[in-house]
Amino acid sequence: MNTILSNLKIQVNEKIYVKDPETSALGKKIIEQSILLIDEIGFDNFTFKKLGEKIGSNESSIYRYFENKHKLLVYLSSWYWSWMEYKLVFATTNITDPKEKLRNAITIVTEKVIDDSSTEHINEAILNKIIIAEFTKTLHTKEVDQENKEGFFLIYKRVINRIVNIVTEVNPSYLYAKSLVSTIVEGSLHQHFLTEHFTNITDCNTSKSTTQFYLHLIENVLH
Amino acid sequence: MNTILSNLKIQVNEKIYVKDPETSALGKKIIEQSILLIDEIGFDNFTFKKLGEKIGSNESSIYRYFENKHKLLVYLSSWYWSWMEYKLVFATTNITDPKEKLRNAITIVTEKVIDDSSTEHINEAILNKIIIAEFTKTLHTKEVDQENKEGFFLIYKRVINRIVNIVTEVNPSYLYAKSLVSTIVEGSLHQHFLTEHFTNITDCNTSKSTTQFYLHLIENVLH
DNA sequence: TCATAATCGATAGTATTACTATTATATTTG
DNA sequence: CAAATATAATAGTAATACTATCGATTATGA
Repeated sequence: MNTILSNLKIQVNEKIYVKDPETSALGKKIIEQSILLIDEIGFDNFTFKKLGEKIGSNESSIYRYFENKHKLLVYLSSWYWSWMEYKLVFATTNITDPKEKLRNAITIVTEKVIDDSSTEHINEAILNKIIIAEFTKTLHTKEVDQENKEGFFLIYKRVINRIVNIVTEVNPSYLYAKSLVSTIVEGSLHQHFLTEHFTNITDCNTSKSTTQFYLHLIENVLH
Repeated sequence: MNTILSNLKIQVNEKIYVKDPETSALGKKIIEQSILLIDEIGFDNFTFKKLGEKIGSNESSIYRYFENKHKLLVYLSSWYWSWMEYKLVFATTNITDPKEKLRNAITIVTEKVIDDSSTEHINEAILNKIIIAEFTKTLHTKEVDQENKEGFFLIYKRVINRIVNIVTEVNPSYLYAKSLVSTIVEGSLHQHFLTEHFTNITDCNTSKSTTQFYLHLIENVLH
């Protein structure tokens, strides 16, 4: 997996950035260090000025790559879901049994990311932590409809609909395939969050357990 | 229900506010109009200055009630979940059949709020819209553990655990009662959000349908 | 009823944020 | 080597998120 992914460039909608960060050393540094800084101080406290200080560069230089910090978070999220899509495709191709395919898909998407060295400048485990903590903020804005129209969330929606197709294979008569999958994808992030901060309202205490919960759930819902 | 609720004061943790907004006309105006303004322009664009202008009062006066806009949102959320708890208790007391009790509980908590005139200065339908759009922001901060310790989210957790108890009544051997309920409560807000902005990844198109999805889900998960 | 406490509105001020614009320098590329 | 491009540094603006002070009004209770 690693070797294959290292040859693949994760595709992100061009409208999200001003200049593609993958095309320069500074751009990659922005991505690499923004992930670390957002994890460290949280997205709300994160500013381009602080990031500039961290990477020994200037605030204004970062603005040449991203309009604002919201767009940077959208970029990181897109990258994450694009990466997730690759993992999903790998885990499900050439598997004939729909049930096994679905189990693999659910596992990929609900598991906590431990580590992955597929990309030089991106720490996927920490990016996963950011997605757990901050992803909803990319959606919950007043501009969501406009940004959705511009395709900012295309990959996220594609990931969900890929799994929806597998659900439909397993049980074509099930009426709520989309809601089920969107609930699982979003819900598993939430369960990871609860495991970290609200242990009193979750049964999941390791990453495996979140996956087990959803595997058990989907098994029962689809018979 | 209305008549009974109008005599009950919704209890909110004292640490959330500087001065209890229920104790003065200005305080109630702050609550009433902040709900309308947050719905109108979104929480991110909401400021105390704008609220002051809207209610013909001064920024500094609002700071005498709430330390900052985050605390105000936590207050509105607490109020919402407290109100939800009352509705929950009403819908489940004196019902002997655990399954029926559970169906009622799930319905209460997943239904879109149409309208409720139980409180003079709070429009519950609009507050429900705010919860759908902004509630996750109260949790996803760097201060969440501290605020959780101080009891800011107690009512929310209590609502979930009330439903957990009913789930356990229905099926004592089910291993993931807490995760199931927290997934449903959080997930139904998310489904309402998707219904509004991402119709492509949800099957729910009316409030009733979100409830039906979860009623169907819980039926199957618990046998 | 008078004193005093609490409340509120108005004003001013500070630090930070979220940018934009300009320019000089360094680097790349053709 | 020239031209284009990228970057760093600096300056500046408007808005945000507050804090502090002060006088005017209103409420309370002795």
